[in-house]
Amino acid sequence: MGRAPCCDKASVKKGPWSPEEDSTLKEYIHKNGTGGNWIALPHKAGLKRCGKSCRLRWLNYLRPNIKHGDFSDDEDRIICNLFATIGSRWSVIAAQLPGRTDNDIKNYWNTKLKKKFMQGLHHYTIHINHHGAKKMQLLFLAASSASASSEAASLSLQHLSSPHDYSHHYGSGGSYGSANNSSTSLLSGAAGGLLNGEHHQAMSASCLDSGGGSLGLYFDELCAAATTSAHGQGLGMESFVFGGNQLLAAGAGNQLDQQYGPAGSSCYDEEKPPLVSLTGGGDGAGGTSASSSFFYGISYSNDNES
DNA sequence: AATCCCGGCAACCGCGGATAC
DNA sequence: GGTATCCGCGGTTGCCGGGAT
Repeated sequence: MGRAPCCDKASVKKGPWSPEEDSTLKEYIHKNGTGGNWIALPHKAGLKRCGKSCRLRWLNYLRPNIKHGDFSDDEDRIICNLFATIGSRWSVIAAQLPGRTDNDIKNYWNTKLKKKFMQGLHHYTIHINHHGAKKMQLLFLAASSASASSEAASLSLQHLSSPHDYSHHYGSGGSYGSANNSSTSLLSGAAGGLLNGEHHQAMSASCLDSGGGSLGLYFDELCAAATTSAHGQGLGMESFVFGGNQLLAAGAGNQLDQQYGPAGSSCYDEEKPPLVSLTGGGDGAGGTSASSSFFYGISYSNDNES
């Protein structure tokens, strides 16, 4: 049979924690640790709380080195980067921000950062016919923090040498429709849909700092996503250039059958020429003090569905 | 001054994977 | 191997305080 019941839900206290409860929990964990069993902890500590509640309180508020208060610009950028790359994986994002909790980041995103992020959001589409069989729609979303939105809006797309029969159609603005209330699904879908091999696939790239910031940090994630996409759709490599920073957006043929390349290999090593590039326009980017962030997604659909 | 509205945040809920029995 | 529970996560709710009316 299974384990003993978690807790008697009728007798546990709910709602905000009192200072007394906080100190009791803190003191107990300080002396005894969590013991690896949150369910038993409140009883041992003399708290009329559910174990889950104790765990939450400890992790989000009481444990040492928790950072509360305003998020820095760097933290903002990291959150945007990761959100664009992996979606609402708050625990993963929190792991990159020492002292911040997933709950904190989630709340911060939902109440403040999302608005900031969406404020400079722009929409670009590209339809790419690949060997006449597939139509690829590229949703390019340029989001910027602070004042960089106008510069992002002026992004242009350039078609570089293409060995394939690709045709491109692109525009801006328009049918973003539900973005205001569905940014989460849109953005996380961009990362997750592709990885799941869904028919409508999407690809996301982490934000790129126009000032030449740390571009490589999350590219492994991106390459994994892109590689899966390429495997499913038989695409070649694509390359995108943002304000002088080149981003390899899809895996090469020899990487199509692996989600992550073997140790030592990376998609940066790809030698094939880029098929498509997106080039930052406007004032030339790099000189701005505001950090521009970009997000794009790619979705695919069969011609007979459109 | 009273009421309403809204934003921020702490806490709860429910789900899925992991694990113990 | 099957079942019950634990654990951690993400989504959602509800309370509270401050600003607007």
